[in-house]
Amino acid sequence: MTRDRIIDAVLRTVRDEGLVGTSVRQIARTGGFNQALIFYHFGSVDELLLAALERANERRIACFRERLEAVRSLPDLVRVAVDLHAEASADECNHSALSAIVAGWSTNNELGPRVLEILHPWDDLVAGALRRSLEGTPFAQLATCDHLAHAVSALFLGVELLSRLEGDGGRAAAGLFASLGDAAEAVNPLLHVLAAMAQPGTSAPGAVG
Amino acid sequence: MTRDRIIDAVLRTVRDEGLVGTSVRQIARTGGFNQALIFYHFGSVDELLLAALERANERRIACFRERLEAVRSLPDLVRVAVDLHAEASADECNHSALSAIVAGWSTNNELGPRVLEILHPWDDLVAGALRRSLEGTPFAQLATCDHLAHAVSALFLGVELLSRLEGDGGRAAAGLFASLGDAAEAVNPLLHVLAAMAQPGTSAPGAVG
DNA sequence: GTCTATACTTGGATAGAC
DNA sequence: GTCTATCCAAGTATAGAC
Repeated sequence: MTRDRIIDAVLRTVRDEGLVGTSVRQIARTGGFNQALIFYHFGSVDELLLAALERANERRIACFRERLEAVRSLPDLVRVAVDLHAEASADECNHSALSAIVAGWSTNNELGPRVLEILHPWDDLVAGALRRSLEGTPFAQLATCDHLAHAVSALFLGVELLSRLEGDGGRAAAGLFASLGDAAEAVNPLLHVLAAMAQPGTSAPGAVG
Repeated sequence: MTRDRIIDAVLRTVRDEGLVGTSVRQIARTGGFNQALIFYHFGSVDELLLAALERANERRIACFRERLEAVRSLPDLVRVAVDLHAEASADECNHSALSAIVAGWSTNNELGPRVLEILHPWDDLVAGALRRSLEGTPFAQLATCDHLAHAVSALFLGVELLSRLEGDGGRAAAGLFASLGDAAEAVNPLLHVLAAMAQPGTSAPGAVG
């Protein structure tokens, strides 16, 4: 099926040229096929980009679902973030292109809602991971967790974009994640103090994930 | 001077149309002047966008320097973030356009380093605010603070971009900041526990910013 | 400094042969 | 499904009159 070839070409093009610089002609050049195929299979560039976004999102979910579902603490979550960033820097495309598309389309036109809808399953995974990390603390309420998960997603997006500017393949972000990991390690035991304060008598020693 | 009119037109165009959608023709249409002026005054689109980015950054520094320099704790910092986001949603352009330019150019071409250089003074302000917020804790080392400041900048960028997708003028981010504020309020006193552990005898009651 | 006119390139999209 | 050829709009950029 050619749809796959085209989508791969889009993702590689976006990663290498940025969203500005991703045109039908350029995509076709990258993939070594004819422009007209894009319109035959997808109808328009916007639809193609949405399809590519969806594909990239599915791939990162396939790749990280298990790891995210295993998260039980903030340090766990940071470790997943490190992996994610490593893949974004090293892999064939996906996450890097995904960030660029989301960012480049961040104009509140008709496409915005569709983009958010596509990203939604991923956000749910992150929210779940966060909820388990904050179990028992005052932040474990659904609304709060969703807000904080949104913040985590935003952080991932921003880190990815800024690290692309640095052009060193994401090495500059390594220090960031290290510090973030330290912070998570330090805050984590304190969260359980909060949990104990919130639900006195519930927290027993040894229950610390 | 016309340079100002042009730069204003760029910022408005980027805010309204996104970076994809910002062309010489569109900018001229927005500002009600002739295309040729852009090349007379700036030479090329890239140079114009860089100039606009620099201008937007100067403006947000002028607007937020005092507030950032007054930050002494994490809750303080979140309050500034709320203000910043409010201005981004409501104002004539600046911060919104700034985010879009940074994000849209996040392809590691020749422009990346220049963009980072332009943003640098702002990052310094954020790093200073964070350093004062973490004074005495194990995170107060220079390197760690810079990393975390980078994370804070990334978070701001991501929030701004995602809230643009929502197209509700940034109201959806309000909940996010509320939760972030709660988290900061809760973590803040605990930080001083850490500070006390790190430097026993140094922390006296009442020294909690 | 500003406008008109224009050159040239690239982008999106379609028709029609194969 | 894929390719060729083509249309038209939009993009960047320049020359030259005013």
